[in-house]
Amino acid sequence: MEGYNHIEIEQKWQKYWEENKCNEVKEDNSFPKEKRIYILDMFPYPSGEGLHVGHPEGYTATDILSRYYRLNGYNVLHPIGFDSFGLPAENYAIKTKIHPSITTEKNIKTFTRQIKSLGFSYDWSRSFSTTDPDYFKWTQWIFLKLFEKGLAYKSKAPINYCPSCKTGVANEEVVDGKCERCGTPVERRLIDQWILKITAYAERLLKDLDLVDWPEDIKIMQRNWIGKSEGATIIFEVDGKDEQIEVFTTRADTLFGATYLVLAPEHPIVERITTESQKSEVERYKKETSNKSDLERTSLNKDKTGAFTGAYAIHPLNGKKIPIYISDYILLQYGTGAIMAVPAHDERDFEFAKKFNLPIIQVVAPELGKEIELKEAFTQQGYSINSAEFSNLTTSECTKRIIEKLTKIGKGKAAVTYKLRDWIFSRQRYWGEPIPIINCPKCGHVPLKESELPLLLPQVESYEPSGDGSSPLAKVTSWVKVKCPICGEDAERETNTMPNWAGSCWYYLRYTDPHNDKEFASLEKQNYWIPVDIYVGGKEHAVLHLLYARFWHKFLFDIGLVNSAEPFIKLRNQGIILGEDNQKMSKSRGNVINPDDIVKEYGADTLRMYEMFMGPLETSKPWNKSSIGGIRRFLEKVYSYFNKVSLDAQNLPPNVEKLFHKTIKKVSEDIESISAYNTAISALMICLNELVKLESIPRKVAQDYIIMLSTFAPHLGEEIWTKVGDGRPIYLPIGTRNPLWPKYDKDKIIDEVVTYAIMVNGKKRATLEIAAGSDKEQVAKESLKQQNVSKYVAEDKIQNIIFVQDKIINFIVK
RNA sequence: GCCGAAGUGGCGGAAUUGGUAGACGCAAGGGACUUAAAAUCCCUCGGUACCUAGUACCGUACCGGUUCAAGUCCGGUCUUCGGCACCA
Repeated sequence: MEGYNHIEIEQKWQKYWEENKCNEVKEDNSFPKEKRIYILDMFPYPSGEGLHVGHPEGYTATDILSRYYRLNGYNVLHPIGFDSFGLPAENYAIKTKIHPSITTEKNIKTFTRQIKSLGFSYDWSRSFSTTDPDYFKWTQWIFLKLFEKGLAYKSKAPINYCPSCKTGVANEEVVDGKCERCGTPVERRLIDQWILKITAYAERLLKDLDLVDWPEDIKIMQRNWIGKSEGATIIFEVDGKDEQIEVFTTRADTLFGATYLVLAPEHPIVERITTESQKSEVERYKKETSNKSDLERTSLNKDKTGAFTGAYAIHPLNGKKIPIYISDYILLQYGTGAIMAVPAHDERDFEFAKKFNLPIIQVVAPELGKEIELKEAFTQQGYSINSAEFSNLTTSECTKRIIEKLTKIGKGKAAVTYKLRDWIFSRQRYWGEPIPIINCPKCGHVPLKESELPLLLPQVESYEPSGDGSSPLAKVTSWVKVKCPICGEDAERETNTMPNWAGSCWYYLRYTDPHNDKEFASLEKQNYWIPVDIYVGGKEHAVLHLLYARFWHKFLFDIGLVNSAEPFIKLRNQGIILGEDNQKMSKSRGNVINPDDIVKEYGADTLRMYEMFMGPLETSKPWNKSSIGGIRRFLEKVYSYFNKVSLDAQNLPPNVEKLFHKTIKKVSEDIESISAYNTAISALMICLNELVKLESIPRKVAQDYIIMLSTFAPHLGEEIWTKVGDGRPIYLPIGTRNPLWPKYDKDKIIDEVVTYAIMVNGKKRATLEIAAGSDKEQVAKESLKQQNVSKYVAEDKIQNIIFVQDKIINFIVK
């Protein structure tokens, strides 16, 4: 056994594990509930570039965890698959005319080979892709359930339209007013869209965040995204018309300061109330706004813009007439698309009032009864003034009373609104799940029968979306033209497809029962595994994917098809691996590291271990070529040491034995933390550095060490195990081996001798080795014997001695 | 602008959450082995100063505070990264 030949070793063990189905898992009821664990990675999009070194970071972390739990006697579900609908394949198809399914299949093959080359213990028998008809049949089926329950509806909504992609993009996919994919500023357009009513779940999506163990910053991001605000809706009659305007406000207490109303320019009532003389001005402004992208609407905002409709509203409490304006700082999608403007107490309203010379009435004072001069809006809480019988109340009391009054007279009520918007679910794209609906002129939207699923994509000539915003599918008349299943008349298939978030909304459920052709997953199998215990992936999915998946899960829960309120109990984020130049890896920067090269040159075990050694899982850290060499040297040292060491010793020397037990404790705890893998490896290194000084160690010690190492470096672990082990490989099918993970002995990690830091006035002057548990007097006495201590401490000048058992003694002297 | 996270040697990072700052690894320098190189092994390695076996002072972005004791807690400032953005 000479030299560490990683290529030979890694191929040998990967083959063994695969042939012996070591990673396949069954729903074995001999495992009690608490001994079952579901550990999941966010599945990859199989891009044409192949695996990135960022992928194995999270995958290695979950693989270590999975192996750790198996070695501790758990039944572990650890699956992988592919999120394979998506734009790159479609864009590539547009360019080359090659069908996306061909490139996707090729990419999946590459990804599979690369992932397998890293020795991850995935149960490949459960693998699938979101583009598999057997899978997306059920994605379509869940959509039909949403439709059936009224949570999927079609509406002409103001949507973002990307003139470059020639397709609609959801608000959630617009970054800085630009298309997330191509960077083109988006425009607003009205298109018929399928929309999912995620807002119906807003409150539960918010509240149930308390049930999960997720990083606090991710929870905060989701909370902000949902953006609950409590307030009131108030009804204003339009003067001289039979029309009402409902506004939403969080500050009902400022009602007497409302000096005008502002509507979103797109608000449907605008047309009905605008006076003849103001028509052209309003039309001009509406046009100006509609041509603005969100970017312009939100960033070119030094000056408030708007137009007067000519109409007036009646203040519900004092009966005064106040003018009605439109302005683009009011968004139709938020609240009621209309506000009462209180310039004295809202910054935006203040600016607008200044610009349009509108009255400003102060109705909140910082101190009881004391009006102040307003140089800017006073937005804090205080005491009401100038508010008729509601004056001289605290903001919260005033809010309460005004809402009560409005409720009584039928002009308003307490209300809650959310920033969260409904999810625009249709895409004018080819490479997505077809929406299984037939549009009949007579019968409306008619769902396909379950027996007609999956609805497959038709072959097309060209993948380009048509410029009018409709899907490439619209051109395939033979596919589009169908008879209505209800009335038998001519009808058309829906030609929009689903967004690629759809497939990732429920894939974790499918892994529990991936080959089921009767249900999307049986309740029995789900109950065995769901919810996911540990979910690891990047922070970029903080809001979109994680919120959508929670939404679908809650929906399926409500209709009795899953049994947990939340899909993912514990979430952990992995950081980004940066290039050697400390910049994000990208083709254009030329700083991309290809995992294949590292596997070839150093081996999968080295790559896995290096990525774990770089730092805590969640931080971003730069790649460093020469640091990999250090890990490789460590593994070589392990290899050569265990090949030559004698296993005849009865015991370890006491100090090494203590270190060994401490190592077991440290490695176990660090793995369970799903973060500190770097210090676990460091502990293994420290331990090895002591072991190599010994020519002979007990066989059990060698075994325990190799078991721990094997979670990080499974191939090398198995290889050395053939020498030090019990004649059978470490990783065999679950249930066929007793738990091998070592236990440490609590009594053996206690230090008999401890080192004190001796301080004088808080400055360390010396150290002292002394028996653990020595009392204050003893330690003080021994400390003062040291020259460098007595030098600073005259015994009669000691004012105080701070003593921390087994750690520190601090003499406070004059 | 708002929200969130983070700033520790030449580099990645460690520090039992208020108790010896710099574990472990990389890089660098010196030495051993060798005809030589690679590999391996040993030593040094935050800064400054000196009487250089040692000791003192400084040092965790910056300024201040609390404490016997601060990388860790508090207040302020700066910088970087991520997210959001006229949200009523």
